[in-house]
Amino acid sequence: MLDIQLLRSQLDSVAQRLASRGKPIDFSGFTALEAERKTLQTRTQELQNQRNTLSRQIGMLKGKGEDASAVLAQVAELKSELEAAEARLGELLGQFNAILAALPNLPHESVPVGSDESGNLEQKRWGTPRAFDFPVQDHVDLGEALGLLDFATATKIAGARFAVMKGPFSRLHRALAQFMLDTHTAEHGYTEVYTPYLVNADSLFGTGQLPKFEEDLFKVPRGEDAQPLYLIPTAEVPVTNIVRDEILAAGTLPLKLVCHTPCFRSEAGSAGRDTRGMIRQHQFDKVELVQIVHPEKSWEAHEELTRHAEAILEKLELPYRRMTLCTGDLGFSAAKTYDLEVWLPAQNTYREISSCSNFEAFQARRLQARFRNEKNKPELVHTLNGSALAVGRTLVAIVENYQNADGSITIPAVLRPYMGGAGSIGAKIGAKA
RNA sequence: GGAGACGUGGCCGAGAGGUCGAAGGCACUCCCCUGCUAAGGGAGCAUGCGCGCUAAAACGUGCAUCGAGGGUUCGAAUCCCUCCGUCUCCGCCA
Repeated sequence: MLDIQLLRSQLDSVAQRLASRGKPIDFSGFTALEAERKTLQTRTQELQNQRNTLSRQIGMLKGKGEDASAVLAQVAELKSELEAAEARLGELLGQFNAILAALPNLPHESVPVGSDESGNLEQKRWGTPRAFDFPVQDHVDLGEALGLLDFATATKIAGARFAVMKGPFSRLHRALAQFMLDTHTAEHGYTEVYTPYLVNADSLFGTGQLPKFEEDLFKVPRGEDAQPLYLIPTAEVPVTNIVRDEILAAGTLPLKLVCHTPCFRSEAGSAGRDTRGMIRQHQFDKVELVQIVHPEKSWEAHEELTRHAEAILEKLELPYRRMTLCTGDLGFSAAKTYDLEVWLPAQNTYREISSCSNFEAFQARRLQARFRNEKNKPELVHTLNGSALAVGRTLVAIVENYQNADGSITIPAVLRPYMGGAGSIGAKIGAKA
C-alpha cells in the first residue's frame, strides 16, 4: 500500500511512476474526492467535538443533580447533521481505502521502463550451457521413461497440473529442499521456520495477494459464518505475516527467515501455458527466503538475498542468468525484482526459477509491521523475499541438464550426501504394471 | 463437539454507562541525589489521522482507537449482537 500522504501531496508524480507499469491509472476523480474528504472530515470532527463537549456538560450537570434538558436539546440539534456527515465520511474513506488497496507499488528508480517481459534487462550470466552430443530429452520424457514421473496418475487423483513422483525422483525432490535449507541456515544466516499452509484473508491482504488477485488462489470455504481460509501461494505469505501488527525492538532487525512449503496456485490466467511437465503446477514446493529489515538497509539486503539464491544454483552447477524485471513485468507489491532464470536445454532457453524482490514499505504498511527506530518511534520496516529456489523447477533443471545419453541422470556432487551417496539415477524401478 | 471464564498501552494490571486515552506497577528516556553490590527523588513515556504552524521537524489543537465489526445512548473500555482469539473442564482424536 502506498502512503496516502504521498498521494495527496504528489499525485502527479505518483500517477506518472505508476503509469510506467503499463496500465495508466485514472486519477481524475481523486482530486475532487480528496477535496470533499478534507472539508467533510474537518466538519465532522468539529461536530464530534461539539457533541463531546456538550455530553461532558450533561455528565457534570447530572453529577451535581442539576437539570440538563437545555443541553440535551442542544445536542439533539447536532444529531442529524453529524450522522449524515459521519455516514458520508465513512463512504469516502472506504473509497480511499479501496483505491489505495488496489494501487501497485512504485517501481524503484533503477527499474528499467518497459511494457512486458521483453523489456527485462539481463544483468549477468553464470555458467555455460552444456553442449550435448546426443538428442536432448525433456524432463517429462526422461522421468516417464524411468518410471519415476507420472502425470497420468496425478491427473486421475487430482486433475491437470499435478505430478506424482516416485523413488529417486521423490528423494531428489526431498534432497533439494534439505540441501537448500541447510545451505541457507548454515551459510547464509537464516532461521528456519515452519508455518501454516492455510492462511486467512488478513494475511493475504498484508502481502498484497488480496483484494486484487483472489482468482489466483485456492479458497477453502468453511462453515456458514466462519471466515474462509486460503491455501498459500507462497511461503512469503505466512512468513512475512509473522511480523504483522508487531512493533519490533530495534535490535531484532534484520530478521532473516527461510521456509520450505508447498505452494498452491490456481493458475487461472495461465490456461494453455506450460501445460506439459512440472514447470507450472497447481502444487509445487519452494524454499523461500524472507528478510525484514531496517528501511535504510533494504537495497543492500536485496542484493544479498539474490546472491543467496544464486549460490544454490552455483552449488548445483546450473547455468543461469539474472534479469531485472522492467516496470511492465514487475509484480504488484514489488519496488524491484530480480528474476533468476535457469538454463533448460530441452527448451533451449532460460526459465524463471527464482524471483527476488524488495517491497520497501509497501507490504509493511498493509501489515502494520514496524520497529522502534533511533528516536524510539514506531516506523515501518522494509520487507523482502526470494525463492531459493522453486524445488520442482530445480528438479526439472537438474534432470534436463544432468541427463546422459542412456537416459540416466547424474546427481550433482553437493546432493549426493542427501541421496544416500548415489551418483546417478538410472535404474528403472516402479514401472507401470 | 459440549459447558464455563476471559480479551485494556511495550509488558503486568485496575476501571463495571459520564469530567477516562484510561489508576498503579514493571520496562524505557531525561534530570537530581548517591563512592559499591538489579538504592532513592522528580519529570516524561500509546498509535493512527485531521487541522494549524514549519523548509521539515518539534510543537499546539481536534477526532478516532480499551481483540474486530455492528447496535443502544446526549454520552460506551463499561450494556446488547455477530465474528476472531485465549484459558479451564468434559468428550473425541492424528
